[in-house]
Amino acid sequence: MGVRQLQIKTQAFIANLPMFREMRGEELDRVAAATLPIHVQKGEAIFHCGDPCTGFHVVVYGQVKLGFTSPQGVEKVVEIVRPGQSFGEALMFLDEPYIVFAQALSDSLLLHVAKHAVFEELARDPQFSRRMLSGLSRRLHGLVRDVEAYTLRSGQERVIGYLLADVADVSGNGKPAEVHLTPGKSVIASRLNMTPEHFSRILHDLAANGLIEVNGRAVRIPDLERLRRGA
Amino acid sequence: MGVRQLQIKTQAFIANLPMFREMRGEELDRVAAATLPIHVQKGEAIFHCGDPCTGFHVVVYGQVKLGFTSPQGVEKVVEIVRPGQSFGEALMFLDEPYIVFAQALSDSLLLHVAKHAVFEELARDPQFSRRMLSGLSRRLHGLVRDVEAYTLRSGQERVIGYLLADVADVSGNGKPAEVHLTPGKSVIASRLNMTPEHFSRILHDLAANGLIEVNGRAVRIPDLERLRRGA
DNA sequence: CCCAATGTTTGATCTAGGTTAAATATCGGC
DNA sequence: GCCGATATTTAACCTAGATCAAACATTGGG
Repeated sequence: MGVRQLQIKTQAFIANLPMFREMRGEELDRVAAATLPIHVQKGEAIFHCGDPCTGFHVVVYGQVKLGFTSPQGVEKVVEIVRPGQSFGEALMFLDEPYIVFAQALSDSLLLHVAKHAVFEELARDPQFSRRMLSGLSRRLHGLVRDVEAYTLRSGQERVIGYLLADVADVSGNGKPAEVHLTPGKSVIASRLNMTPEHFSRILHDLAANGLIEVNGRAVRIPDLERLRRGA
Repeated sequence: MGVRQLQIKTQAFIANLPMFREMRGEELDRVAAATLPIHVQKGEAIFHCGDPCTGFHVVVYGQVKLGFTSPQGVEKVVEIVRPGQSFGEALMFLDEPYIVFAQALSDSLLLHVAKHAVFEELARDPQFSRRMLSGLSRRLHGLVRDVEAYTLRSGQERVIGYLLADVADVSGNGKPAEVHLTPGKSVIASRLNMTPEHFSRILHDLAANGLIEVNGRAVRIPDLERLRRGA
């Protein structure tokens, strides 16, 4: 595929992101000109803790995890990033290196948008600033919720929360719903701040209580409302 | 003190906040016109979880805690806000109610800046947007650090981290330093996600190891470097 | 189709930190 | 300076979840 085609696809993709939606052709051109596609294989690092930040990333397809590594080598997943989501925006506005690492959970295509392009549009378009502020605020809000979960909820409650959040859009709040534990159970366990063993036991208990049915990585929820109450 | 004087003091104060520094007279006037002083007594609520957000707050003097209340009534302090610091900015950009409460830890004076004034300046001044984005980014960065501490550090490490963060500016990295546990030990314990009992024991242990000397709410650190390593 | 690598479960055991209870300190009023 | 209210400490005990160890599954190559 030639540069021209690639450019067009890039543009089509970013034009659908909340951040860039409502942009006119010329603005989109400028942003697209500053974005580069990045192919990563499963397990490959996108950046390491300590690297400098030159822009932000968007996931086109695949999955990426963000996390810390403790001095003792223990790893803690902070976020699992899915297609259409972006990460690393906040660091563009701070002159500091990454404090987390980013690694592909499966073969993925990312876009890297250089920060100079973002800064340029920010200076030009107050509407864009507003969307950027909304985006960061949403992120902040989510992190505060995470802190609440980490500090105030039990392991079982965090698992139920994860399942409900991941199913929300799939089912129209009707009766049965499905969740696929697609990043792998150990990654989800880390994201929920527990060991894989503990996560496994909680799923087992929930299944024993009839709140869910587990089949490998597929989880079926017969009654969303009951699971919600079951917390 | 008349309205005129009050206005002038308000303006002088907000003009020194990172967010509003570099603003010209006319802009400052508009912002100052939209801000109201709020006096709160120790223990008084500034807002509750679930309240709608009409702007953000700045602490002029005193201290404020932000926190959650769990369904079972347990309280968890997320942040202790000190003079010159602000809180609640992010929610202005989201159409959602507060998910934390804010309560005065001591008699305090706050300023409330109405969000319409912020929005107006954002639309006018790209530089202001940039500072706002920086502010939110810094907040986000801090929260990510908190998540790291909560999930990867032991109680003792979190206490050491708190002491070092609170002393940082006071001492020029010279030899002895002082930290005052001014919000009360229970509040700090909650902020560090542990019980007051556990906090007390950790302080006791650190003192037993000669890393700190405790005298009521005054903590003396004979050797910053040693405390840092002692983690 | 088989195998080694990787991921998940299960069971036994351990521990950081929470809970409970009671003994002190500390402090703002009066 | 005394007193009840609030904050902190201490000690004994307990529990959610971690760790360790081993048995099973799954899966992507070959």
